[in-house]
Amino acid sequence: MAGRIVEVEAYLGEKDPAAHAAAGNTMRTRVLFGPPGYAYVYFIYGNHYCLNVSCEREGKAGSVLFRALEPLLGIEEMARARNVVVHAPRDLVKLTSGPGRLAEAFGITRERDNGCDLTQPASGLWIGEDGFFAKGIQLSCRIGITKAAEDRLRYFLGGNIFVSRGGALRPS
DNA sequence: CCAGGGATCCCCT
DNA sequence: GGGGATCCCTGGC
Repeated sequence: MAGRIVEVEAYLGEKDPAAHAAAGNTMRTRVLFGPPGYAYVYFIYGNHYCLNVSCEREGKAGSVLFRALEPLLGIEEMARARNVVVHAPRDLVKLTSGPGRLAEAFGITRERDNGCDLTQPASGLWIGEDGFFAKGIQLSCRIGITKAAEDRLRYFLGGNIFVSRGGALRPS
C-alpha cells in the first residue's frame, strides 16, 4: 500500500503543551526523544492508532502527526482493512482521511510499528519520495486539541479532497 | 491501586 | 451536529 501525504500537524516537543512529549520522556513517549525518522504510534480514545514521525536529534522531542493520505496503491487492501465498500470515487476518502483512518487502512498498531525506522524500506512501513512537488500548502490550527489550540501548525494541500474536514476547519 | 483524560470515528438525528 | 464507544497511559495517593 502507498499513499501521498496531504495533511500533517507539527508537535513541538516538551514545551508544546499539546504534545505528548509535554509529559516528558516516559515509557509511552520515549520514541519522541530518540533519533529522527522513527515511528511514534499511540492509541487514542480506546479505538484508534495514530502515527507520528520523530523529527529532532536524539534527546530532543518534536514530531509530525500524519492526518491524511491520498490513496495511491493497494486500495482494495485498504478498503478491506477499513471495512469500507468503495462504490464511487467519493468513497475513497473514507480510507485514509483522518489519522485513525489512515492507521487502520495500513494496519498500523503500536505493538507492530512503534519505534520502527521510517527511513528504511526494509522496515515495511516507511516514508519515500516519488518526485511529487507539493504546491498550495495551507496552514490552520491543529485539530482536536485544547491546549495551544491557536497555533497554526497544521499543514495541508489546499483543494485536495483527501484532507480531513475538507481543510476548512478554522483556517488562518 | 485507581481515577481521569485523550492529537478519533461512526452512527443517529 | 452531538454523543457514545472503549482502553491505554500517567500521575497522585
